[in-house]
Amino acid sequence: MKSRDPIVDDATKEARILRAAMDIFVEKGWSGARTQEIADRAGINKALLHYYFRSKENIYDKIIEKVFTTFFTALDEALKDDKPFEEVIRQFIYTVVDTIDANPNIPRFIMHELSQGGKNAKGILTRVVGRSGVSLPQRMVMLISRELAAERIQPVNPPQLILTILGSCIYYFVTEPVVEAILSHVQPDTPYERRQFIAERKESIFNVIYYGLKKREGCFDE
Amino acid sequence: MKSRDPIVDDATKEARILRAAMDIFVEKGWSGARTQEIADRAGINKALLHYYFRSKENIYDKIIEKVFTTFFTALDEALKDDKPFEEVIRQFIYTVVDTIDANPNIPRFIMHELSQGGKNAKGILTRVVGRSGVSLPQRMVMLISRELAAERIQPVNPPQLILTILGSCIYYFVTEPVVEAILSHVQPDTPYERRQFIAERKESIFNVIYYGLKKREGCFDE
DNA sequence: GTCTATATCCTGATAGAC
DNA sequence: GTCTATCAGGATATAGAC
Repeated sequence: MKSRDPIVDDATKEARILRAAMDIFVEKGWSGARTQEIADRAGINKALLHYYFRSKENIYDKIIEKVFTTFFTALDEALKDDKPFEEVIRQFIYTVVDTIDANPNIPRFIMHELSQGGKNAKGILTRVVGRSGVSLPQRMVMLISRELAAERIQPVNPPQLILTILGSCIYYFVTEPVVEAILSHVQPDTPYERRQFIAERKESIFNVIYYGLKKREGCFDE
Repeated sequence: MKSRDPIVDDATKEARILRAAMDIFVEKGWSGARTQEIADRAGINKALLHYYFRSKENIYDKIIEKVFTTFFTALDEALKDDKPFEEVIRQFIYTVVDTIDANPNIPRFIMHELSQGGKNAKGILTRVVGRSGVSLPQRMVMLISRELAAERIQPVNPPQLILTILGSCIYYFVTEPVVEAILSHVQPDTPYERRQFIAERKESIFNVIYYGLKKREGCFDE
């Protein structure tokens, strides 16, 4: 698969360019992306690309904001109504996994972007995060703190817990190609079924994080 | 910091080039790295670089193998002697975090590399993994399976557990710059102390994964 | 082995016709 | 608004002197 078919079903050419740029940037990063390829995929030529957006960097910034917003608004939904804590955790895990499953290039893009100092990505991200009044991380910390205060969960530093959950959910997708390779090497008998593995992934993360690994002998509270 | 000082303390120029290339590639990825910068950092010129290695790609492949080997041999050490399972898990978590803390660019490089199809990285990696008789993932799966068979831990699919642990350990370092930014935004009162946060990170991951989040009321087995 | 100088190609951006 | 043609800079790689 050299280069995919051009985009034809978008309303304006501007939108076509943005969508094409999304694909290319997210897949290859800033320095790997070629404006020529973006133009090809958008079904126009480079000149028009410079007519709408002045430079490659301008498009890139728009893409960054778009990607970040997509990701955080999806997570935002998961924490809206007032559910019991166990459900919040479960919902959070499921939403993160499902969102990334639907757009598997997003976390790679974000990681790749942030790692290398990430041009102005850091600024854009913090702006997006802090946008809607009380930010997503802030609300998450508050929810955890409330459970801690009520002594309904084990002592834990909220940011640490959030990082543990996010890492558990996201890591798999970032390294999926090699995970699959190693898996089929370790368990050659059981073929790798992606859909099933991801479904199992969500349950597994929740169980490990909520109930832990250690056997609960003599416990009657579950 | 534009470009760091050249390397002068290596034995051969070939080694100098490789070390410089390691830095640059790991920091900027394949398409972001410039042979000029590698040469500068190695304290030689581009022509010599092509004299030792025929092309940019040849150097890159050598770096990939070096990075993967470094990472996996470090993990290998952690699982050598026969410890109780709780100690294996703890040791594994601590080793992963410490190894990455010492070489923070490695996971970014690996992720970035694997994500974009990763040229021939996938092949190199699987070769490195399957090298030493019984591979690291294989041994880890065996250890977990043994505990499951003895019913000493909760039911869990070993690969899923490994992914959860790895993600918990690695994710933070990949997104560290922005984690710090968000943290200081969420908790402006408590300043971010990196060393302390990483130490706490290891303990927190172990506690959550081994004991879980949910309070163990009426349990006397710990 | 090591360098300077140069070839060759590629990329982002622009000029200008329509 | 959209295109073709082209520029100017930068990248990898090579030639050839020492």
